[in-house]
Amino acid sequence: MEQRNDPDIIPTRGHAAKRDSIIEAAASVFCREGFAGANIDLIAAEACVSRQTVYNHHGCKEKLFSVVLSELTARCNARSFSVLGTFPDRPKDLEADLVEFAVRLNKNFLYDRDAKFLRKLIQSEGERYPEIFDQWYEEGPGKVASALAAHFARMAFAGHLDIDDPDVAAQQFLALIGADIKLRSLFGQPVPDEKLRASAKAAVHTFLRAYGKERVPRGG
Amino acid sequence: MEQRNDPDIIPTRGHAAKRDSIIEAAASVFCREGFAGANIDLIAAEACVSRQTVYNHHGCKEKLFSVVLSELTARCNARSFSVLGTFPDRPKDLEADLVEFAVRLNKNFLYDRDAKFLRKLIQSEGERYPEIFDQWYEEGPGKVASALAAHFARMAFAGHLDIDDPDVAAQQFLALIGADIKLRSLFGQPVPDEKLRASAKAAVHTFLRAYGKERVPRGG
Amino acid sequence: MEQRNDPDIIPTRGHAAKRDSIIEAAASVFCREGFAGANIDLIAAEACVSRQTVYNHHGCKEKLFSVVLSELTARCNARSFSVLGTFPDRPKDLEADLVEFAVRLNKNFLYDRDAKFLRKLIQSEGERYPEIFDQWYEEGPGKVASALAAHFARMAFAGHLDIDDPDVAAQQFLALIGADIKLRSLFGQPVPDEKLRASAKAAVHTFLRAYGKERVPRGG
Amino acid sequence: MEQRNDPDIIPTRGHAAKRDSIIEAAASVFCREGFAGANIDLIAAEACVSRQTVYNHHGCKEKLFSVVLSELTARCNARSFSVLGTFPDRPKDLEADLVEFAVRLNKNFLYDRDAKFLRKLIQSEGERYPEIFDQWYEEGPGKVASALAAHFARMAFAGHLDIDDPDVAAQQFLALIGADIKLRSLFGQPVPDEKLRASAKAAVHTFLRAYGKERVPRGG
DNA sequence: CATGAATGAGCCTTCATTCAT
DNA sequence: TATGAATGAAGGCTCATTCAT
Repeated sequence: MEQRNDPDIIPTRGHAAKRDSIIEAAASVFCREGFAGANIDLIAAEACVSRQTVYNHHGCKEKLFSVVLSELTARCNARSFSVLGTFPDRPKDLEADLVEFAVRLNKNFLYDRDAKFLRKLIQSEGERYPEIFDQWYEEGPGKVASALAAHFARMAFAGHLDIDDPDVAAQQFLALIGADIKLRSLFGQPVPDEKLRASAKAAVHTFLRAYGKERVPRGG
Repeated sequence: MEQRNDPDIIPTRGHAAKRDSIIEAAASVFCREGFAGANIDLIAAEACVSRQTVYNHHGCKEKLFSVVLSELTARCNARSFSVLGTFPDRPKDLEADLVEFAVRLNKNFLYDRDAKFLRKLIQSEGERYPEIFDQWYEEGPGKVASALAAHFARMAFAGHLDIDDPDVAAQQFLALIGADIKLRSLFGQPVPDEKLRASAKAAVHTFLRAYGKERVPRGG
Repeated sequence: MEQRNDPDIIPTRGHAAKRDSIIEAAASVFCREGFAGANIDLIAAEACVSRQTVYNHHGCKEKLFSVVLSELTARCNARSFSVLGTFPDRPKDLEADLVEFAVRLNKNFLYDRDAKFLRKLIQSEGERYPEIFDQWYEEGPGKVASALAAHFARMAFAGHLDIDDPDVAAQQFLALIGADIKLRSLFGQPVPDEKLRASAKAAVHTFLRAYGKERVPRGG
Repeated sequence: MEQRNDPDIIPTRGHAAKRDSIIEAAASVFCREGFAGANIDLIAAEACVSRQTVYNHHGCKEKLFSVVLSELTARCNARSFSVLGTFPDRPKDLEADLVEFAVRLNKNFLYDRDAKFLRKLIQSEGERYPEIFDQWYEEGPGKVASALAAHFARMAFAGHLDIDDPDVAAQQFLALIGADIKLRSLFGQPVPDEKLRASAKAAVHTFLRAYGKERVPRGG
């Protein structure tokens, strides 16, 4: 009805757009309502397409759900690794640079809507889809941790840090920068920027008191 | 346990027992399936009572759900605080005592079925019941953190630790001992005892490197 | 439990009392909610007895319903006929006496709670219980009409009225005194006393204009 | 009325047709079973549509019920007033013309299935929906009575009748022509044509004996 | 692809009725 | 008799899914 002359291209473009808007809408609805509570009609309405179109694209509710998971996972991992790429391997001011890095990680964690959706979905439906959880963990948090460990190992080797077990250090770094903010973010309370930065500062400070070459003085 | 001679009490006991078994079953089912996915008939069956009895006791699904939340919250808080009471205020061997304390906290976190249910419920339905989330946070994790901060403050005052901000220290302590294990426990993978202890050791070690009066030597 | 010494009498008295209060309550509930909408538990509660007692007394909902109908029918008919007995067979002032009689009939019609219940029940469930309707009509309105016709016939014979067909006259008399008030009473709006008397006056006046020996002057 | 050539309208027609058949079926079922006893599935079946379609059109049982009431009210009032329009304002033979008019009114009253449904619904559920009753009364019986009073007033003014209070006369006219037949029609017994005409004759005769300019001789 | 409808299943809730205590 | 529970059957409503237009 809308396209009259190039059925090969225009519909494809509309097709992809609809596909995306369906996934977007589905992510939002699944996230808000859970798998059982989600309603295909609502997803269709939120995606501004007809119910039929949802079915044409994704076949059934379960398939739609896994597509949503895959899509979100892919996007989130991409973003996480792009943040990881900014690790200060050759720091000018170690503490300051680590704080900035921590802030970037936290922002990515807190502000990425997809990531939030994904965590909620994994948490609420994880037991129903164990494979998905495994995949998510291994390709997401798992890889992030070990990539971070690699960075720390290199810094230890370069003499910037005093680290025994880089894997443990990486885990603890991630834990410290998330202390106090992850929990409340899980629920949806917005974490203000200053709090986020303060948290990062405190975390890096403690981290460096524990792993720095020499003791950072109190009060950072 | 099974009195047979006081008919005036038996019905009450049966009543209370049913009430409890319903709540238990409901917790389990809500937790597995989420609110929308939970099925009253299934809850009844799992509680070994009739559907009617569920309704007689709790009126409707929503009420049942909130009773479950309250009940679990109460139980979990009680347990958390009983663990908190074992904080080593006058440590013989500071590191060893803190490790034991951390192990107790982690065990309570990981092994308490109620706590697990509660976390899942809060996560999956938190947005639908904001008040419940607030109550849970304030009376649970919130209080735990500040009670722990009080203990740390006292230790700092007594000269055992070098702490600036006890609240931050408490948050970080909790974050460190949970690093690496909370995530996978959320999904349900059992965390073996040794891993749990190792995790606690690493956490306390790092904590003391950062907050101890003098630097703990590497390799603890 | 309550009676200890005369199980033969006290319980019987209680028995009959309960029976009555059940019927009363059932009438009220059936009337308010209709047969399908009525709830045995509600009836029991309104009768201040246990559900079991209702069943002990009446067996099942349908039986209870017919008992209620019979009981109400009996009571109402008794009252109707006692009013009919006051027909002014030997009137001093024909018009005034007929007005008083009409007022008595209307009061009985409007103020008798049982009669009201009964009409509503018959109307709402009449099709489900045709026999009951027939019985009610024949023993109630039917008999009233023909008894009234007999009175009118006697008056015509005695020269007080000019009547062709006493049955028709009786029907019309009843119709006239009910004009304007029956409809609104069906719904429950209270009809004030003055209106009721005014209605009776107008009805009798018209009736006598039509059936009196000589024409009553306008404006009565 | 029945277009066959505009496919853009056909769905609408199907839609409206379904809507109507649902209302028809619902009227019938509500009337037979009362609100509580009515079963949406039965309504759907009787309307030859699916249960879903009922819900799509009307949302819920209560809404459906009130749509039915409105619809029936509208139709019945229309018919009543079209009958009222046939009042013999300039009668050739007053008695005969009034009898014909009374017959038309009675037929409308007795034979209009919608009117019957409506009366039963109002009676059985009136207390649950007082507004609906009021609306029905004011727009239906109330208006009919006062419109009829207007006609009588005009006839009195024109010297055809000897009437004091046209409102009372109208009420009484309606009561007289309904004497004897309304009650049994409420239950569903068919009133044969001859009885209906006889009733009208007797009513008009009595009415004219009471309100005619000069006394009609006995025996009509 | 959108729309409206149909189908069938499922769930929440209520209820009549029966049992055991 | 009162109480609490159990059973089984509905009935209202929603939903995933499929068809026809």
